[in-house]
Amino acid sequence: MSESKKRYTIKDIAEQSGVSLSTVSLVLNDNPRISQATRARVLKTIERLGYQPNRMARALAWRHTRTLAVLVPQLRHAFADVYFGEIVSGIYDRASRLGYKILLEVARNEFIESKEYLQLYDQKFIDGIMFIGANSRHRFIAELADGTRPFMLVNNYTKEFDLNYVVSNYRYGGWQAAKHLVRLGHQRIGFISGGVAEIQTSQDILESFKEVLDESGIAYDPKLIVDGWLTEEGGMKAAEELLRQNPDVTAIFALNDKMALGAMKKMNELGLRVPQDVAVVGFDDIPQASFAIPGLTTIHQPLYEIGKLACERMVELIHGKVSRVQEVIPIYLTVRESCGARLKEAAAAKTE
Amino acid sequence: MSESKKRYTIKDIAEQSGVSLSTVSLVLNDNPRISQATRARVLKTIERLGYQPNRMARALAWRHTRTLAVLVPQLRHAFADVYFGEIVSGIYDRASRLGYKILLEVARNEFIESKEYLQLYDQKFIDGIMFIGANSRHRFIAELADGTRPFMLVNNYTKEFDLNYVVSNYRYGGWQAAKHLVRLGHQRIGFISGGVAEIQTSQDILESFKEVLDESGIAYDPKLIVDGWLTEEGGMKAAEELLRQNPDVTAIFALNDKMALGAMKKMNELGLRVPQDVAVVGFDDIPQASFAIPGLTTIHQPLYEIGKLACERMVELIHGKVSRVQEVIPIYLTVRESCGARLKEAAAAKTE
DNA sequence: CCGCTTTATCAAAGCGATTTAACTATGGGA
DNA sequence: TCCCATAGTTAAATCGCTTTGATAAAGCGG
Repeated sequence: MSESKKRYTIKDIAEQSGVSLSTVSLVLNDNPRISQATRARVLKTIERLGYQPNRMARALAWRHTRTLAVLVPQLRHAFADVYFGEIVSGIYDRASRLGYKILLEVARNEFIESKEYLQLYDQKFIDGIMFIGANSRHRFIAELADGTRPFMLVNNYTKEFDLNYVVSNYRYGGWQAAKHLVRLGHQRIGFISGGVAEIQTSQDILESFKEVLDESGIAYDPKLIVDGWLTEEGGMKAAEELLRQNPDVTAIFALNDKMALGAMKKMNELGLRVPQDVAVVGFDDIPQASFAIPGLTTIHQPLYEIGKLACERMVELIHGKVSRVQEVIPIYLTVRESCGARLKEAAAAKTE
Repeated sequence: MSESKKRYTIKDIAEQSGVSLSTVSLVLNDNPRISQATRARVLKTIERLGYQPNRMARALAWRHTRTLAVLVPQLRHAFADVYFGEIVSGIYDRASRLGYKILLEVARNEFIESKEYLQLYDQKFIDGIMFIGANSRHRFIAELADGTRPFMLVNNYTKEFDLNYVVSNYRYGGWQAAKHLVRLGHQRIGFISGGVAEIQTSQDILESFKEVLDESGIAYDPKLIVDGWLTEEGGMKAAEELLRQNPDVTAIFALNDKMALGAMKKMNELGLRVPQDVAVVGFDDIPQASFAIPGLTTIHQPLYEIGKLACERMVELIHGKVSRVQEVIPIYLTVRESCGARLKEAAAAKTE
């Protein structure tokens, strides 16, 4: 065990440099009132002793911490989810570039009941919270709507409260996905929904689906909407029910990739071929989407980028450079094999 | 915008309760020297005013922060990986139970070069670091081996330095997987490796594989070992090469599930059936393993539990309750369909 | 009623920084 | 030569809480 080297304080630096304590502090904070000469001298002893300012002391004096909390809902194991993972990666990268640290938090009951979401601010532990995956059951966010405490919804929004957010254009995404199926000639399209009751963005996708039906003159049939609980297993069950009750279905639009993948698995079991018998389109473009057999046609969400952007805005919010952020990011369809569009193209090419 | 309520300090509480500042602090810290009566009185005004002690001020006085850093290597998008996700979930849950906060860090070049891993301690920003996914190229961990700063490897270890760790028994896991294939009668077993040069636990699996061959009297054939880079795509390529060069291979042991799944995908493409033509066994038991078709037989790693345990030990380390932690967790085979063991059982049952 | 414990409370000195008002040279203009 | 503005540095107050040694009050046996 090495001798535990003494930790230096600003006082040591002051003494060793032959200046006052405050001078050192001013150097540390790049204050222009310090001459280049003393500045250099102080910097040198800082370097020599390997001095590191105590972050807690600074935070205390500054009254902010340069730390952001990233809040995720309590799913089975929240952090294990690629969706969150991508966004968090984006947030992290931008945050560290800006000199911010990331604190992890999960919106468990305990977190909500003990009002941790306020405590974190009030204990001066963080400068802001970024909430990924909020839904309408998270009533507590109402308490963060007054703008007193920097708060933001990431890839999500709500019509109920006036909150800050950065979100994909789910409506446009949903519209593209549905339109893609309709263009390929599908008329009986099953829709695997999930979280529609509590997630605004889920609602948006469903609505855009209906919109496409409407503008295409296809009758909306509630029997074709089945809930898949946003999970793979749910997607399997939903597909089974959908196909059993409506054998005439030729395409399925799942509100997220997990369910789409589940549906594909079920069809495989049932001996149905994708896309020949049933076309499938998903939403999110998670890594497995491209890896599936056949590759899943889906709406690509630039989650990493969204995380970065949201973080950038959050810091601006904290610094008071902006007072509101409500940004909508465009997203686009990624065509793979699960809808047969490529097959058609190939066929078309052949007949030419 | 609501009126920004004044933040109370310990001084306000003292005045409002008619006691001294120190008394309030003693109450806050459950010091038995305070009588029940005053204690109750102080607690009441704390409650009434909704007072929250400033965490930075406490950290400054305490000289520790009750914050743990979780460090992950720089993969493409580190947090998007289920492997890390599960472990982080475990760490988070245990940490918050123990009153600790989790800070996220990525071992990027910048992080290493600027010696952030030391700064975090020296700036008194965290009490300890838990490193998930270290490998032998992370030379900097040598600087954390002196025990001066609480540090721990999670589900990983190294023979080079004397570090703290909590790790699965990879050798035993690998042994079981290989043994399973041999018991099912396989003699020509392909091994898809990955990270063997830099990851100790990868080496362990490979070695245990060789050990099984050895004790089973099967000749070790280097041609049957192919690198799959630990990724799905790599697994596909490895499987292709393996099967092309060695058509007599009847089973594949992949060092992780991602590669096993990739191999299965490739075999599907090649028209080979799993398990009838080639049996496959993986390692890790990621969610997709059970979801694959056929279900992947694999070694189950209780990642969430490992995270919890590691966190628990880390806190003990910080409190000086232990001075070294080097724990090895047993792990077991989970039999699904990819090796055909169930088929055999069923067949055996029929002939009875 | 007197010393002696025991118990409860408080004053004061930190923890390690920031920040502002005040002070000291220095140099230029009148 | 005197005055004043300017630049550079510092003293002192602050941030909000912990902790220890001192003090006061209360309890107790004789």
